[in-house]
Amino acid sequence: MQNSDLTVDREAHPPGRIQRANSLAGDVYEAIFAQLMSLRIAPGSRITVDNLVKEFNVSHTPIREALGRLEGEGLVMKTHLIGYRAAPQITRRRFDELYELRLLLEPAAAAKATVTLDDERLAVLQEAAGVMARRVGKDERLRYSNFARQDAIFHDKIAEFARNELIRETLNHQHTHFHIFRLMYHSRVTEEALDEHEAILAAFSAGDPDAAEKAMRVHIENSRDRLLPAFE
Amino acid sequence: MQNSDLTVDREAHPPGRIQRANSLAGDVYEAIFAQLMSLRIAPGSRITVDNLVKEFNVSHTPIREALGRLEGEGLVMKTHLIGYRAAPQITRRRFDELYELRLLLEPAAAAKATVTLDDERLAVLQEAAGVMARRVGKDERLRYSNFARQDAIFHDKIAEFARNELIRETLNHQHTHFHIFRLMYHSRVTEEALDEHEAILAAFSAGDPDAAEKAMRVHIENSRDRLLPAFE
DNA sequence: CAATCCTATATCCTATACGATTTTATAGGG
DNA sequence: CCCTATAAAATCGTATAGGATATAGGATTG
Repeated sequence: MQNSDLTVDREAHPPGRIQRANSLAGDVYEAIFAQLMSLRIAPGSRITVDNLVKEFNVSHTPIREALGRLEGEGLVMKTHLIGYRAAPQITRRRFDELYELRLLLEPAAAAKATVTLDDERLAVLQEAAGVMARRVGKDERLRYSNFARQDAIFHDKIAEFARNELIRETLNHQHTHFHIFRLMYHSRVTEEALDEHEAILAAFSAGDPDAAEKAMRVHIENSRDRLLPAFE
Repeated sequence: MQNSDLTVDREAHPPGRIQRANSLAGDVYEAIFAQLMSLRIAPGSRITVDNLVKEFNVSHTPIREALGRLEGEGLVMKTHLIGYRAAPQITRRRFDELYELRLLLEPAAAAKATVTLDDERLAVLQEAAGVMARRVGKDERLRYSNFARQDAIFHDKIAEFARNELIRETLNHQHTHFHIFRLMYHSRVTEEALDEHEAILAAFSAGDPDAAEKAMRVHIENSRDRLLPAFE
C-alpha cells in the first residue's frame, strides 16, 4: 500500500492508551478536512473523486466514504451525477443566524464556566486568551493564523469548563464553517478581540458569573460588527 | 439494476422545481436512517456492510458512502477493522446537556416566533399542537407515534417561524437522537405535554413574547422531569 | 482443570476493472 | 443568436479479488 501524500503519524498515541491504527478512510477524511479549513479547497468549488485518487494515491473506496462523512457534517454537498463540491461560502443571513446562536449559548456558557474555575483552569484560559502572544511576529498572515487558533481554543475551553459537551460540540461544529468564512476577511480584527478576551478573563478572575456573561455577550456582538463589513 | 427493498418513490417531486433522481447512496442512507429512527436497528448494535448488501441488494460502494454520511451526523460510529455500530443510547449526562441546550434555544425561539405570527401560521401551530388529535385512537402504540410526530412538528414550526434556520437545524439534529431515546420510554407522557402545548399556543394567540418564552421554558422543564425516571 | 497459545473463520478494508447512465462540450443548422 | 444533435468526459454503481485483523473455539501445556 502506498501512502505518499497523507503524511499521518500513526505512532503518536497518548501514553497509556491503546490507539487503533487509523483507517485509510479516516486519513483521507482528515486530509480533505485540512484542505477545506486552509482554503486549499475553496468554498463552492468542485471536488472530484478522481482528482483525489490521483492526489492521495488511494482508491475510490475510502475517498467516497470520507466524502460521505464530510457531507454528513455539512462541509461538502453532493448532487447526483454532478459530484461533490465544497459547501458554499456563508451568506449574510446565515451569518446573522450564527451570531444569534452564539449569543444564546456562549454568554450562558461563560457564566456557567465561571463557577467551576480554579487557578489551574484560569491559567489555561489566560494562555488561550492570547495575552502573551499579542506582539509575537510581524508577518501579518502568521499573526492572524495564531490569533485564529488561540481564539478557537479560548472559546472552546470556556465551553469545556461549562461542563456541557453538547453545547461545546455544537459550537465547534459551527466554528468550522465560521473559520472558513473568516479566513477570507482577516484584516486587523485581532487587536480588539484580544482586549475583549482580557475583559472576559477579568470577570473569570473575579469569579463573577454575571460579569462574565455580559463580557462574553459584548465580545460576540463586537465580533459580529467587526466582520459585518465583509458583506458589503 | 434491482432495487427490491428500498422502496423509494422517485416520482414525487414538488411542482415547479426540478428534482434530480436520487442516488442509490442517498436511498441507502434514508433506508438506514429510517431503521435507526424506528429502532429496527437498536442503539449500540452492530451494522455490518455485508448484511446490508444482502438486505438491500446493492453493492458495497453506496453502502459505505451512506454509512460515512451517517457517521458524519453522529448516528453511527466506526471503529477501524471492527466496523460500524449504531450510536449508543443517550446517557444521563447527555440527557441533561440536551435539556440545557433546549432551554437556552427554544424559549428564545418561542419569543421570537411570537412576533412573526399571523392567522395562517397560528393555524399551523394549532394543528401541530395536537389539540384535535388528542382523543384519536386507543392503540397505545399508535397514539404515542402520533404524539411524537406532532410534537416534533410543533417544535420545529416554532423554530421555523423564529426565522433562524441554523437553530432549527441544530434542534432537529438533536431531536434525532432524542427521538430514539424517547421511543424506549414512552409511557403516558403525552397528555401533559399536550396541555403545555396549548399553554404555549395561548401565549402565541395573545401575541405575548414573554409569556411564550416562559411557557416554552416550563414545557421543556416538565418534559425533562417526565423523562427523568427512565434513568433509574 | 485452568491458562495459554494457536488456528480457522468471518469480517473488514482496499484496489481494480468494467459497464451504464448522465452531464458537458462542441459543432452544425435554422 | 438560439436551438439541436453528436461526441467526449465524468459520475455512479457493480463485481471481484486479495490482504489484514478480530474473534471464537480447540489444542497444548503446566
